[in-house]
Amino acid sequence: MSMELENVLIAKQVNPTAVRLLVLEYLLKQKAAISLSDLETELHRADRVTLYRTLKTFEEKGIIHTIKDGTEVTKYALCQDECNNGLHSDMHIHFYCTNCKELYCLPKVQIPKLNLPDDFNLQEMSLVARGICKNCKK
Amino acid sequence: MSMELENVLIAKQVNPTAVRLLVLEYLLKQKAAISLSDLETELHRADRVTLYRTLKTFEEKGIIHTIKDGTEVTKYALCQDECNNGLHSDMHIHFYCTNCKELYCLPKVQIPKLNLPDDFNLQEMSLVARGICKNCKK
DNA sequence: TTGGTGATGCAACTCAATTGCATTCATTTT
DNA sequence: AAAATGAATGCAATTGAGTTGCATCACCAA
Repeated sequence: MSMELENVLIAKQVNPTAVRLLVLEYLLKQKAAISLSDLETELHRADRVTLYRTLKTFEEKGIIHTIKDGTEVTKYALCQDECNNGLHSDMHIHFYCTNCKELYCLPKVQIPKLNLPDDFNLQEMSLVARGICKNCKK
Repeated sequence: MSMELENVLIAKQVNPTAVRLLVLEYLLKQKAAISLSDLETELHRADRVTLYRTLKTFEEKGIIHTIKDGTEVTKYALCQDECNNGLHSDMHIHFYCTNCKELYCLPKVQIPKLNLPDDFNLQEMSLVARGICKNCKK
């Protein structure tokens, strides 16, 4: 429960409670995006609804972003630094591995510019690629 | 209930029942993708489950494709000609209008090639753009 | 007519997401 | 220190989409 973690929350104007610190700590450890159920399994001492609301709060404050990857469940992952108060700039792509069922953020792969018809006003994009991830490919 | 419609189903090896013809007819009229609820509202004389299974069948036979647009509900739209028996080639993008909440297929806008790390094996992609559609922009 | 297969309808269930409300906790005010 | 306030948490219950099981119905073939 380092001072570091607390400061991350405080910087985003989120009250650093015990549960929230645990959730943040867990998020930092992940290589892939997580679901509410993942969180519930890990932090079984906290109520599902509390964890749900924690994720909601984190998202509103720009700490995490949500990803609908085409499966039934919503995934969550830490934002890059540029995100603030729900103004997410997660124009990067997400990669869903059909083998291990994990969803990875690939922040280095920008979504290419689209040739949209002039009469469409683009605000944001979400690109989910599906295939086999590097770990499963080995 | 034209012969045309029947032939579309027969060509895709789908038994042209009354409900299926109505569903196909409805799909052909749409400019945007539809949800099961939309269908239910339109064809209230058919059971929800029947409509659900009709959409499933259509998808398996390559008549329509499903789109997860980031909202809670699955959307359905007619395939281009190239789709067959669930082998969909819908690499085009979808545009979700945040104003009218409609989801449009933009078959002419191909998804650009991505610069994925070598160790990821790409199988398919889904790109949903969000913004204001041409009708709402006026 | 009978038998069989596929299509349809009804009921019920699953599961993630969400809301309401009561309780607890922390911090401030008196 | 006690009371008050607001936020955070926990528990119960609800919603809504998607899905499955099973019985019935429609249609075609023998």
